[in-house]
Amino acid sequence: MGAGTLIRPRQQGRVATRRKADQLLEAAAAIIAEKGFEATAIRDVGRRLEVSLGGMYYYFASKDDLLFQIQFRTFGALLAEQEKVVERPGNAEDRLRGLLIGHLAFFAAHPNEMKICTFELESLKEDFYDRVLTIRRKYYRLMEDAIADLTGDRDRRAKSADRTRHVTLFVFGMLNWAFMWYKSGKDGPVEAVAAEMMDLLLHGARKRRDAR
Amino acid sequence: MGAGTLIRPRQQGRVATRRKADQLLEAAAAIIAEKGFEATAIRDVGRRLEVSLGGMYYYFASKDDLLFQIQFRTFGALLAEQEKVVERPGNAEDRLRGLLIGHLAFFAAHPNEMKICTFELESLKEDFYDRVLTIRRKYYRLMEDAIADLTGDRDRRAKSADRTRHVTLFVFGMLNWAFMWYKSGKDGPVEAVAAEMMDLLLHGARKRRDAR
DNA sequence: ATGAATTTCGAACGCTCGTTCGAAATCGAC
DNA sequence: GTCGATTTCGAACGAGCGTTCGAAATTCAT
Repeated sequence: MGAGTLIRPRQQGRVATRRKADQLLEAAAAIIAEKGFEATAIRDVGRRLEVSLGGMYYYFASKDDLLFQIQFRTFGALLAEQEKVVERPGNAEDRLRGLLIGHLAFFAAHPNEMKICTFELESLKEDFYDRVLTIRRKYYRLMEDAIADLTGDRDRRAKSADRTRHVTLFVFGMLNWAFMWYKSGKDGPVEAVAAEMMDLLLHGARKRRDAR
Repeated sequence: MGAGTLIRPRQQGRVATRRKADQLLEAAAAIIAEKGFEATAIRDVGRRLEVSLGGMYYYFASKDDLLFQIQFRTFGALLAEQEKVVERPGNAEDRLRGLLIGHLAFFAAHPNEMKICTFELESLKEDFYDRVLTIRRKYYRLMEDAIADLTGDRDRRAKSADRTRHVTLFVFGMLNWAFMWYKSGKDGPVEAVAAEMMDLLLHGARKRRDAR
């Protein structure tokens, strides 16, 4: 009501239009990742793909909507990929290793979008914030379950639940901090980094006698 | 030159003035931590302590200067405290444990300022950015040395240097991610969290047989 | 080719922001 | 109490922002 026949052209509309919206979303992610959400002007996003300021409002309902689309789609895609990972056959160690690799690989493939998910979560307005948080919580549980299987604290009661929670948050810390330093040239493939992380979780950080 | 007799009243000036500047810095940190640097208006910072907008510019040269002061002083204080920690007698394990506790304790004591150091580092202009980065690098080395002593890779050459670097970055990830979840009521004292972190670094995350 | 739906544009509005500046008020030493 | 230095204020400026809107241009099925 009030907005007339305004529709969200992201879901319906011509294929070419949806494609252009995707391009705009990608360009926006690059600029927001570099300068921050508040410091980013919709004008500048449009300019990068030669879309006028007014034209931007055909693709996005508002600046907040733009930020929401980036975070919702990005985290949704990450969750979907990782849900496939945990369904693969293997033991607890294999599952967790797969999640670590999957997270870092997604990170390396979409650095701008993931940086935004980390930095600009709290820039989302109430409604948008809640919808993104729902996905994030699902993803958290995915990781926590895999870690609980590894540590042997699968039952969610008693003291072990707090321990598992903290270990999970430690793991997320390691993973999400990667955007501060990870460069594929300098640090090798994500599989190698994930292996080091897994090694830490299995045996600690001290140098061990056995070479395997 | 050009600004006449304008001086930075933070270093010199009356004691009461320095105190007020400190209060303003603290109030600014609270607002910036909540809404982000770009979204924070100098007007609002002044309003919280009943200082007019024009008055704010007696205490700070610019909005960028305000952000710099917060980060420079905060990280400088953290570095100073931690340098005292590593000078205490004890073995490698004791030193690293002390650093973990020290970092988390400082974090718990100055959550707003530390959140800003994490989120708004890249909001600093070139000159300010470099000065803050210098401190951060010193602090990084402090942590890396302690970790290298623990893992036994003290020599800075060969393959082990990369491994130590990654472990150090993992530790910083765990530590700096804490602002996303740590609540002293829910998660216990920082010493307990640091102990769990230390346990992970020493033995990994799997449940062990020996209870100590 | 025609007409309806989709897409694009450009100008304008209202608002908020950082910064400047000169005068007024306050303070501290003598 | 006087005087100079320090501190505070209020108004104003100019720039940039998100958003709106109606008209023009384009596209596509028929």
